Amino acid sequence: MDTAPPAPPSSPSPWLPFESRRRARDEKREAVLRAAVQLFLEQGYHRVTLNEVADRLNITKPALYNYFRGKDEILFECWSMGAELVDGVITEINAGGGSGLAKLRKLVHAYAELMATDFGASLVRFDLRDLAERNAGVARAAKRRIDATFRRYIAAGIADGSIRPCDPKLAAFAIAGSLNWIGHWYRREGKLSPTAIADEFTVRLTDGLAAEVRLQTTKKTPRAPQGRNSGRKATGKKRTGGETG
Amino acid sequence: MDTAPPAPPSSPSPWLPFESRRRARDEKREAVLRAAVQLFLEQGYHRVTLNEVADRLNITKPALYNYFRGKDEILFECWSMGAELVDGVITEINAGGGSGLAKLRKLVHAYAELMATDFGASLVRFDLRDLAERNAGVARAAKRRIDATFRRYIAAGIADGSIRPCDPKLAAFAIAGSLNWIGHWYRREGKLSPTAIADEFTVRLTDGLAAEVRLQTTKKTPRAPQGRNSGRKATGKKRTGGETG
Amino acid sequence: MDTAPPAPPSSPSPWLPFESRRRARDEKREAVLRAAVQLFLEQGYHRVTLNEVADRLNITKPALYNYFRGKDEILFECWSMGAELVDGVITEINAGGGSGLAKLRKLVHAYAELMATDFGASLVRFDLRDLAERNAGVARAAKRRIDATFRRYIAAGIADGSIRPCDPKLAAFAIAGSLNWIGHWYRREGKLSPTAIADEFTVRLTDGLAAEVRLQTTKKTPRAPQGRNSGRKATGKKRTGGETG
Amino acid sequence: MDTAPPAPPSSPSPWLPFESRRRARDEKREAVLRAAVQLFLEQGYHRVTLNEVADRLNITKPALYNYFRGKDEILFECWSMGAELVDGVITEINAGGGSGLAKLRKLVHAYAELMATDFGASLVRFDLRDLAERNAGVARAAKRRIDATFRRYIAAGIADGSIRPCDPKLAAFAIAGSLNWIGHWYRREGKLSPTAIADEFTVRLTDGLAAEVRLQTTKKTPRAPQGRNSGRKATGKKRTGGETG
DNA sequence: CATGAATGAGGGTTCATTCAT
DNA sequence: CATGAATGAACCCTCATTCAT
Repeated sequence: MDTAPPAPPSSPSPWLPFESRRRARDEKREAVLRAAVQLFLEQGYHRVTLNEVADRLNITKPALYNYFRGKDEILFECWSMGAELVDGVITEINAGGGSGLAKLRKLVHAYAELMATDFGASLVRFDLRDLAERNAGVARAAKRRIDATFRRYIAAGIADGSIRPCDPKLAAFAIAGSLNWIGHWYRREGKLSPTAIADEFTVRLTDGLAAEVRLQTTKKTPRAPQGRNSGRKATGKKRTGGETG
Repeated sequence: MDTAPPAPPSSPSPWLPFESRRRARDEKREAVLRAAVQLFLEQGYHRVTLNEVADRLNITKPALYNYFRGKDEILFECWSMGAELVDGVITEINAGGGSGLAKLRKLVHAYAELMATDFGASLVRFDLRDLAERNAGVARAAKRRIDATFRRYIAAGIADGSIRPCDPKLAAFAIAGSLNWIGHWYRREGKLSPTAIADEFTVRLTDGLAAEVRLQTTKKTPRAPQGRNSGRKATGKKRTGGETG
Repeated sequence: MDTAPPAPPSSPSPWLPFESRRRARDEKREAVLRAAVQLFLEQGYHRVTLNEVADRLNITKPALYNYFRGKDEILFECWSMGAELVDGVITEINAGGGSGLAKLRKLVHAYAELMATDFGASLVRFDLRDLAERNAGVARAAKRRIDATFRRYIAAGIADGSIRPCDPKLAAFAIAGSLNWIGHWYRREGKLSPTAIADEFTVRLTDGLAAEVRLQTTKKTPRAPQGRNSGRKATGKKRTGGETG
Repeated sequence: MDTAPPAPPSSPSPWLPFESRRRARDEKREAVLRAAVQLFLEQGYHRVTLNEVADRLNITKPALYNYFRGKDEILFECWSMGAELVDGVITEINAGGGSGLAKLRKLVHAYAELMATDFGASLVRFDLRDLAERNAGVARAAKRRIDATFRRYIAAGIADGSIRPCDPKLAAFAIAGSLNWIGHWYRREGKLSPTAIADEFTVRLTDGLAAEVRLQTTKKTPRAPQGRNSGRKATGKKRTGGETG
């Protein structure tokens, strides 16, 4: 990832300026993306002007063109940041072991947490039709990969007996729908922490699929079938910021 | 679709011209909405120009202003059509009887089917920030009502024992998320019929909540007590047109 | 040309509004072109803003888009007006008779006069690279046709003996060069009338090619070989507004 | 192309570094001009960005400002290079002897050849309105000088009897027009060599003016007195790359 | 009522130029 | 000197909306 070898601290290598320039550049690029993704989520892509993005960074509009080719490329890069996060998660899960169900649960948990971040929410709240055709294609491909991963874990779970037989496609749709929706209703100011949401959704979305044991009944209350999902705090009436639809 | 039945020619009531005028007007209004909602869904609100809407109706742009105050009002009326459909469903369910779980299942089924219609999808694919503040308020209130209904049915089910104890809010989020997402991935040209989707989602989304019996019949539970949809199975590889995210 | 048959004066035909609308539209279109071509010639295409064009017509910039698709289309239409003038001239000459030399002289004369008009000068002073590729192709083709006509007349003259043998291509280049240059140096405020220029250039550019008689010695001074091109006024030192280069 | 010959290593004159510095600087300046004039001719001044100029030289945009005050000054210097070439030609001709006609022929020949060079074409293909007013004035004056030279030679020819009486101004326009147009249609890749063009144009443009003998040798005048270019004939169908207009 | 025409507001983009390093 | 970054000024174009006919 980082190309430059660590400069010997004692030598004022002429490379350093380059490196630092490049780092500064990358940092600024990311700062633009952070500002942009926030505004895009807050107001919606079409209502955000590049002037607003620039203003928030205390620069001027054309300065943005030093880092991006245009507004839609900024949108794409925001989206990509989210996609990379998901890809990282998937790579890690694939590297680990476990049953299909176990992998699915890991994915659900991590994905739910991601949906509570700006770049994660980008994945589901940005309209791909706003992208240049070329980038839209890349994005569609990435979406397909993620979707395929959900289905693959489910299919693997069915194969290894950890998941009860079902249609992997529709099951993936149902699970991913719930998860994606988090990106629409989650508010940072709400009372539910991303982790709490992720914990709860992991149980709720995968329990119906599990072949044997239900997570919902935790070990602590092994025979309290109606025992309100003990341990996992009921959040009651606390505002989380959104509605279902 | 069905045009007004020809007025009985024997009653030259002076009211009729009025009536027929108004009806003609309403029909045109609806025609505008049908054209608009399609375009809005196809291309996204901001990419659709009023000229396109007018062209599809073989009228001219300013003519639209005879029926609507502006573009955002058209968007709102499209949205409202969807909201009315949901309200109708809810009213009907409320009028009927049944346990909390039964009501929830009815709602899920009907809502899923609605998500496969243009006006239904409007509910979840249009951005409320595109509305005038006044209309946005109305829409937000409607969304809250729908969300509250989901929660109420769940809470009622918990109270009457048909649903296992859980957090109604998060459960509603999970269910509504899956349902809303249908509005994003469903394609009319796909292989899955709206009813099939609704059936499957009714099972999948409520089964985990059911206190006693599971609708989902698998080989492990050969005796599906209520028999409904029993045996429903994987739909295989048929394209439905979308991905999870 | 005019499509509408003359309306019977006694009948207020419902067609008239249409016709008059269309006429008004065409008139405005042409007014735009006249204003634009002047500005383009005065200041150069890239220095002229659509606001200036609009201002000169007492309308606003976007109003121009009712008549043209964009700035470059206005440029193209100006150019086309000139091309049509030339085409008309050529058509007329072709319809008439005469030797190759006679036709060439007619063309030179008419072309020279055209170069003194705004639309005529457009032909040689606008940069085809400013056009959309599609229009540029059309323009290039038209240029080729005009060039071919020059060469054809010369070749015909050689064939019929009215023009002395020479390379039609280079001869055409030489003649057309002189003529085109008029479009660069001619100033309306100058002392030379377009007709005077055309007369003079007709003699000067074709006399060297003529096989037999030299026009330069007019009938009035049949044997005054060195007689200063009598009859055709020497313009002396009068300012014409430009230089050679 | 040819870089400065290495300074004789034996003379460590303190001036040399200076000299070589200055020479290096001048060479770079010229390199910029060569790159710029090509781009300006290829694409047109307004479509060329300084970045493109810099890229072609493998330097960066601001570096150009070490050599020129701005884009329009680069344009002016390109133009000036061409003007200096013409001035050189004129100076040389003036230094030599000969009749007015002889001088005119020399000028036509040299000017035609110049039109086939980049800097020569600059003279007629760049728009003086793109220059700063100060430079535009200089350029206009230079153009006037060149024009005046054409007229002076013609007038001298009339006076010394080598040229038949005519209006020097219009004759100059006609000749210069043909010559200038070369700068518009000449293509290096074409079949006609600059010298061939110059030869042909020298004959064609001055023959009509000559008092006595015609350079142009046709079958009718088998005895070409001065023999120069005699027999030169039609170049056939070879592409030269341009049209007349 | 419907239309053609016109408008005002605004956004994205480009680019020559400058400045600190 | 050369560079990367930043800027200011413009310009084209789009489109919802209005108005006279």
